[in-house]
Amino acid sequence: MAQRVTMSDVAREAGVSLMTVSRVVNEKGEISPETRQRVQEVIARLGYRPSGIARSLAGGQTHTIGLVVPDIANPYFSGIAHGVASVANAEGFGVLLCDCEEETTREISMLDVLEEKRVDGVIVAAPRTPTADLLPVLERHPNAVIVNRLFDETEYTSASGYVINDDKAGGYAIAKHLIERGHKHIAFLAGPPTSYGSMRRMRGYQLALEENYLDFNPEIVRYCTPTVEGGRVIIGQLLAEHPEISGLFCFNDLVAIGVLQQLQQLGLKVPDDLAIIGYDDIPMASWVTPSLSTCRVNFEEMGREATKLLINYISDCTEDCKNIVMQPRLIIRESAP
Amino acid sequence: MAQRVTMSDVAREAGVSLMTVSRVVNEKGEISPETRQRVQEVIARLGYRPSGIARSLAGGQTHTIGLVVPDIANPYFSGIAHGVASVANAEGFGVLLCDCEEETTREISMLDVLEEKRVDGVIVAAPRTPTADLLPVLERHPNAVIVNRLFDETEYTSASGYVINDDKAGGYAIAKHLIERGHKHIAFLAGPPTSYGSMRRMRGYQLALEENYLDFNPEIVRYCTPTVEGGRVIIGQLLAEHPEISGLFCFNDLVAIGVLQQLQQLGLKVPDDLAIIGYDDIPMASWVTPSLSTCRVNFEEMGREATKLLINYISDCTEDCKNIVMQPRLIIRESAP
DNA sequence: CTGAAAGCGCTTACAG
DNA sequence: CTGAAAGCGCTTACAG
Repeated sequence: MAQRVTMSDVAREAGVSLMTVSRVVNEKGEISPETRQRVQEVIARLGYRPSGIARSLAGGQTHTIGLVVPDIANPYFSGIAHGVASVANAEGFGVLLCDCEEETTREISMLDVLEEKRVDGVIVAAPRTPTADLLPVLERHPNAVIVNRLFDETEYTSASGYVINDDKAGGYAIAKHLIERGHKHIAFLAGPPTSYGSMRRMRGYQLALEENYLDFNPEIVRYCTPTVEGGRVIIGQLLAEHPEISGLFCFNDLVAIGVLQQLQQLGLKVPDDLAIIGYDDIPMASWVTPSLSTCRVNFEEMGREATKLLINYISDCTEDCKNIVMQPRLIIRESAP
Repeated sequence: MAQRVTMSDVAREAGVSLMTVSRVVNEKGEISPETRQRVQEVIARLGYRPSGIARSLAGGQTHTIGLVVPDIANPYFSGIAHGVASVANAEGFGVLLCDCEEETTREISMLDVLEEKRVDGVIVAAPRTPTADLLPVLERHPNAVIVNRLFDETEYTSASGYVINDDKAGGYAIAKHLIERGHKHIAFLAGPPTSYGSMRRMRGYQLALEENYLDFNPEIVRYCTPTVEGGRVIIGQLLAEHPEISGLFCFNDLVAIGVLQQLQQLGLKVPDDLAIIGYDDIPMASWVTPSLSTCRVNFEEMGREATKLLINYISDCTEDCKNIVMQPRLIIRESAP
């Protein structure tokens, strides 16, 4: 690669000052049409591309945002990343991807890296770092949006907001649907005990039970690994111990699919012997047999909303910076009609 | 956020020159232990973080690479991204994510954006832009690695390499396995006609047929949408027209899963009526019933290898810059034992 | 072991 | 409508 063409080269070649070239490049300020055209020709002839680095240093903005995810190979987070990239790109921002590879401690170090890169703001997806450790680091960033984790309102700094899925509403809708179909004993495979989402889904589940005068039985709420395997290994014993269970709410679709597989082995019928509802609505949910009822979470849209909000913060909230609570949607299929 | 602390602030506060602070920060050059300690204390006290932007401008390196993918929400590319981020992070590089959202024309514009950001190199995954348009833009970058697309060797510029999956070997292994199991009429659902991977898989398939004195019958090779739906809609008619088919090679696992579903509807048994092999080994391949034989492609490793190669180029190939051809592995499960 | 100078390639703020 | 000056926050190359 030959030596890069700089703005000075263009200025010299066009017989104008740096300022004039700058005005042409940035399309701002008044310029005589002839001058503009002459400069543009030189830019094209020399193949000049402005240096974003120099621009950032002089201008104080990098037009780049940071995205921190637990694992980009996880479809939830790649969905979010897709939404983030889409909006960021449309608004002229780059996205620095930080993949923590499921190591919580990296959330902090990634935010440090992003600080050195001087990003204009960060989006942090489902962070697991304790609040007391996370907030100080977050505050070093000029702007921040958190996805799918709720702190106390009071803990938020001025330049940070959140986008969150209303998991409580999701849990509520699922339990209510099963209750309306006549189920009295509805079990909950709750996923990992540390999951904030799980805790909120549980609250919705409990609320629906309460409202319908059904007892909450902690015996039929079980934590499990949030995978196909996790659902497969846990369901047999649960049903053996509690044969009265006729409805099942699973932490996510993978768990539900594991349950479906295991029930097939056990010779049990879905939904007749057990009605099952998952969570997320991953593509596979509609491919399995019977197809899976579930609660749709639109990850891509969460990413889009988070990015809109962040860019709004970066632009000093010209459009009013409102946190977003996204409503999940119950999708009824064969496993719990 | 308060005003940022700069190197000058540290220098003044510690009573030393900029150079001395720079030496401490970069841990290079000789420094007296006392000076170093004093500077480090001031850095900690003031909470100084060097500006990557200023560093990049002065140093001529951004320590950032660009990653261009057709769609980050696609598991293949999020797998690659995972591998890329892992190695890049370990080597002290940031990753600028460029998601083309399945629009081929954006490949070029993303590379332009990355050029303005002055990344040290780019990784382009499975680009679909015609060679004649892509190479000139690629050459504007100091370093580049292409994943899963092969140009003529002669077309490569000095500072660019590739990582590719040996799809011909994959197609060959699949067809050979079916032939060894006694199948004489092996159909190929080839995916999109524009796919380079498909073309290479077809060559392997043809080679295996040839070597075993079986005729290649273009009638039983069909292009299809590379999705579950694509497999579902195409298989019925193919079997109706060619009842002699007993073995099937699918472009990817999704297509194979669509075929499995449709055959269940049609009351046909797998593998007895039709032996099926997919491609990629996505997680679902082992979850479906019957479980799917397939050809495993390690996307994450492709990402890792591509990044190692790119960083090697960036370091002027101190370790010998070799292109990588990755061997897929045949995974035998129930659908084609 | 330490520092003064120049420069990376732009933009901002001001002047004309 | 155009430009000269200063500065963004560092590093490189040189000097001592």
